[in-house]
Amino acid sequence: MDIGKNIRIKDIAKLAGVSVGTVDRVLHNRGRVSDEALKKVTAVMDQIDYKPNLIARTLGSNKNYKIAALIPDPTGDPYWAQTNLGIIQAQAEWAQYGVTVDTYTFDIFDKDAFRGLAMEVLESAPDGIVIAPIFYHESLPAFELFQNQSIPYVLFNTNIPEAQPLGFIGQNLNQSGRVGAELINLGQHESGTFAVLHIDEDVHDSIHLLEKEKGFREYFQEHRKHKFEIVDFILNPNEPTFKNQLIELLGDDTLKGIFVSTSKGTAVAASFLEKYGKKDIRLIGYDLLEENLKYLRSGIIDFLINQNPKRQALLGISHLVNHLMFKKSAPALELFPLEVITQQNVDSYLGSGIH
Amino acid sequence: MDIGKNIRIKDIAKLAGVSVGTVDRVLHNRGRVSDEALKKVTAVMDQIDYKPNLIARTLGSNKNYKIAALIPDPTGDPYWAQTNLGIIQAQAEWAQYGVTVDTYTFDIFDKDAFRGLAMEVLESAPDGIVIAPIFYHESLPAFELFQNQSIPYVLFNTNIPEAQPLGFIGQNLNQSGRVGAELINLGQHESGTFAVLHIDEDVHDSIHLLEKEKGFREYFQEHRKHKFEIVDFILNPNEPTFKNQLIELLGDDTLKGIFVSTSKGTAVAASFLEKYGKKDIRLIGYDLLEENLKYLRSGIIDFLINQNPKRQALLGISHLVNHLMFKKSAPALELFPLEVITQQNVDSYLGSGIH
DNA sequence: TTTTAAAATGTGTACGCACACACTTAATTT
DNA sequence: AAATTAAGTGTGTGCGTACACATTTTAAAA
Repeated sequence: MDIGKNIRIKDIAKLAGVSVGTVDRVLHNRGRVSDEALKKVTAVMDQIDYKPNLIARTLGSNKNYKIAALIPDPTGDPYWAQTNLGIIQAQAEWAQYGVTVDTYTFDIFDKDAFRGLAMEVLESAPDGIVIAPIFYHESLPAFELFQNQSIPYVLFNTNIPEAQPLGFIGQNLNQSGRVGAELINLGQHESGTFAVLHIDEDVHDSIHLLEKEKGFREYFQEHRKHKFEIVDFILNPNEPTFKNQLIELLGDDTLKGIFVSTSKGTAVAASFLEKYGKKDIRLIGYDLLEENLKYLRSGIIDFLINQNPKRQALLGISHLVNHLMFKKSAPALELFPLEVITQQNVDSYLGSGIH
Repeated sequence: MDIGKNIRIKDIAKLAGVSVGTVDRVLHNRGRVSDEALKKVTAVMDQIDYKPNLIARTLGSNKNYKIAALIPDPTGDPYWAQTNLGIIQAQAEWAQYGVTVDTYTFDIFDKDAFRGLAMEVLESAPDGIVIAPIFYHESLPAFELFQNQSIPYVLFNTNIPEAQPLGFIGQNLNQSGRVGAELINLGQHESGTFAVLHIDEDVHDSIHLLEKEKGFREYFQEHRKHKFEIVDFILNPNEPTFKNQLIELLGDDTLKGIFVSTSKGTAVAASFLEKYGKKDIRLIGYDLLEENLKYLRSGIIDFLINQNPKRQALLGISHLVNHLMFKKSAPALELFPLEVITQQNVDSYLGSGIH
């Protein structure tokens, strides 16, 4: 290692016997360079390990980047509100580097409006896009548009591998279901029933949720010590039948545990368990929403798996900025750890700024 | 919010009717400034929200910072080896910003040598120090020396509040013990015995370890559903009696679970459980060491609490750099989340780069 | 009042890179 | 051979800050 001074473009120029301008042209292959000069510069480049000073680079190319964030409307939705917080934090963090983040929100019940919004985003000509593509079919044409304009885009929350994004930030849903199964199974010595509940106002992302159930079931296939029956329900809390369906489920005396695949649904299930005094039924759900924290602390919810929506958004934007500003490539797939939250460790998560 | 250009020192100078030099002197209170000029500048400062461009600042003051890292010898010790990895990563990350990190290691059995090492560090005149102060008494005079030289120092792993460091990075040990208790207690419906094992080649940090036990016991005092007896042992694996003590413990048929307070001890306890076929005894320990992972995957270890030594070191150095280079102040107390690792979520932790 | 020192303030350069522009040299065209 | 165009190359400036140094103003001493 060369102790001391870092190598600068100036140094390369001197070593190669050309001017800094020529080195610059070679490094960024812009403009025209003679074969001779190219050879001389590349020869030097091969021998030394040039690491451009990113600090100086960003200062030199005094560019302002505009990033568009597409997320479901966070109003009245605690999950997407957390996502929104991540965007706001990213905004604050990168503002001084000339990065602006414009948030575009869409109604999760209005697929058609999504299309229009994608167009609107495109018209604003952003340098990069972060998007939570909860509509599978409607997202694909949007990605095509982005690609045609060669605007880099990062996905988070929901992965769509066909989308060929710059990167995806989220979790392994199958494995997430397995963690749920593991936690529900722990210390259960008698046979009984486990319920998987997909409680959602919308059934769009049921594919997304069913992946969790798949992992959940796979775990029990691989670890069948006792006989467990697994039942599953896709429930819409706005349907009139919803309440009765849940009450009927709770009436089953063999019910040992409930795994809820959605964050908002977790609190709903918890409220029923509380109301009907079924505190012994193990409840596992998702995310550190205000409501969920309440039930976790009172012991109704036993475990929460943290999807960290805030950090997903934050990191999505960071990936984009690193790509645009620093030309740094981030991993194409950033899978967050499946954080297990309990009554005793929840405060350590809430207290730590980063997590 | 002022959309568009950020406010520069130049702008402040113009608004205040003085030169940039004067503004600079006011901002960093260096040199002499007339009361009149001071008033004019502060008046402007009060009205606008000046955020210095950190990029330009670091470029302008082209300083090279030298950081010293003091840790126990990582050779043959997987826990401190992880710490060392964090230091190496920090080194790589900050190298291009002119930061060098020199690592000083000490023998955990040789307290006297520690003193000499502290002097050696001081002689190298570093700009900042990160230190894992596992020797309580021997560390205090070292801190005094650092303070006299006004070299900022950051503690990690072990907190010594009296040390008045720039910051501490680690975990809440009491709460950590509580998490252990919670996990060991989960789904235990019969009364029995829980054992707390402090397995360490050295008993220096027993105070440190006993804090975990304190939290562990407190949990059961607050949640006494069943009658549990809690026994505890401070064991040195190098002592000839060690093996028999453990075997005797495992002979107790009422033993429901074991909580090991050290990372290396976790694997040791696991090896005994495996050897004597006591797979049903719940085992909870610390950290993602290679050995521990093996036993976690085979089901001997049920839970690991991740202390994240690598990240502790990494963040310690980052705090220091932010303080020195960017004049950014970090929280005085950065408590990491108490991450619960299971068979099913362990890969999601290992895979993710940050954690 | 002039001289000298001290206090206060302004100016200029460097940091490393990006990029615009001016310049030189070579290749064509008239 | 001169004029035009293109290819290749070098120089210079800006980004926002830090800091050294030059300059002006003010106060104290001669």
